[in-house]
Amino acid sequence: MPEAPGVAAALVRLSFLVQSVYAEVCSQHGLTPPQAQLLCVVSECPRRMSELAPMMRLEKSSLSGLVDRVERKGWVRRVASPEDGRAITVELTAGGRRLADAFHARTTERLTEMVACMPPDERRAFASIADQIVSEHAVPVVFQDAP
Amino acid sequence: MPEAPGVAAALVRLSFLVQSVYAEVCSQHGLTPPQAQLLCVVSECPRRMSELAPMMRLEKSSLSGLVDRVERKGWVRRVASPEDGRAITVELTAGGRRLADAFHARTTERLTEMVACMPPDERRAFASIADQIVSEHAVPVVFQDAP
DNA sequence: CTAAGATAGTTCGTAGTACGAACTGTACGG
DNA sequence: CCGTACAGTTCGTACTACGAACTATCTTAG
Repeated sequence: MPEAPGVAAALVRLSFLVQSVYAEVCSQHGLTPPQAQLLCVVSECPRRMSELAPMMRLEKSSLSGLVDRVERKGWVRRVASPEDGRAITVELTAGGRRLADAFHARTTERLTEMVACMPPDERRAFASIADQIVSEHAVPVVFQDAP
Repeated sequence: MPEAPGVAAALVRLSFLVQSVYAEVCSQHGLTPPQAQLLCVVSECPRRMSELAPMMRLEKSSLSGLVDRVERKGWVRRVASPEDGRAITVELTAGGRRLADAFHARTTERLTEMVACMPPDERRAFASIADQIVSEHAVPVVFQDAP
């Protein structure tokens, strides 16, 4: 029996805290969390529906609707793939780019503030452990580091 | 400028990872995440609607519907408050208790596995920092430590 | 070259989530 | 005892998510 009581609860509570900050920044930008996630993913580079679905852990039918709504708001565009007549790539519009950047910056700012009370070395240690956990579990890159 | 690039992204990605495990355990128990959260909260003790709403960061109308659906499945019960004729407390049924315990145990197990690769002292350090962040930000207790 | 099967996306029906506004009923203070 | 504050519910709307059924394109075997 590994005596790690509390690790699980700490992870759950921390993740609820982070999600609540994320959701708050979303709503301040007129986004819902799945919409923001989509913008962040295609912000890195345009993607096909068939790539996006597993990255966002959605079925293709769910993704279709999400892209519909985000496209209707004018933040992304569906572009036919030249290589494959069946495929479509989703890319940011200029407005989508601005919104994605603003959202990303503000979220980063809010979360950085949140851990500002920690001593810098502890903060770095914490970030590196978190990164390690994440990278050992094949999490799709859903929120990039600032370049 | 505090040079903590990466902390924010690490937090976001970690929280998406934890949420995906949480959601997976939910669906294995026939629950949705908000339903599981409700069970975990009232698992500690029965609560009024007016207490639950802020704990779960929901408007009262949203909570009403959530409790409806969970009650329809037979996992919680609405009980009139003897002290206040307007108020209602939400409590687990026997089946709800079993489900909440099973869900909690399995989630704890899955998340503990997830960090099992870390050396024990690092794991403890990580948990204590996470706890510290959480407790500095007034997060409602949405997932208890094992008793 | 073409028929069969695989792949990419969409549409549709259903259920759950979340909100605000409007509503009912109880409690309480003046 | 009346007015107001409070506790919950209901209703209409929008978003999220799924699976099944569908269209259209690509690929491959014969």
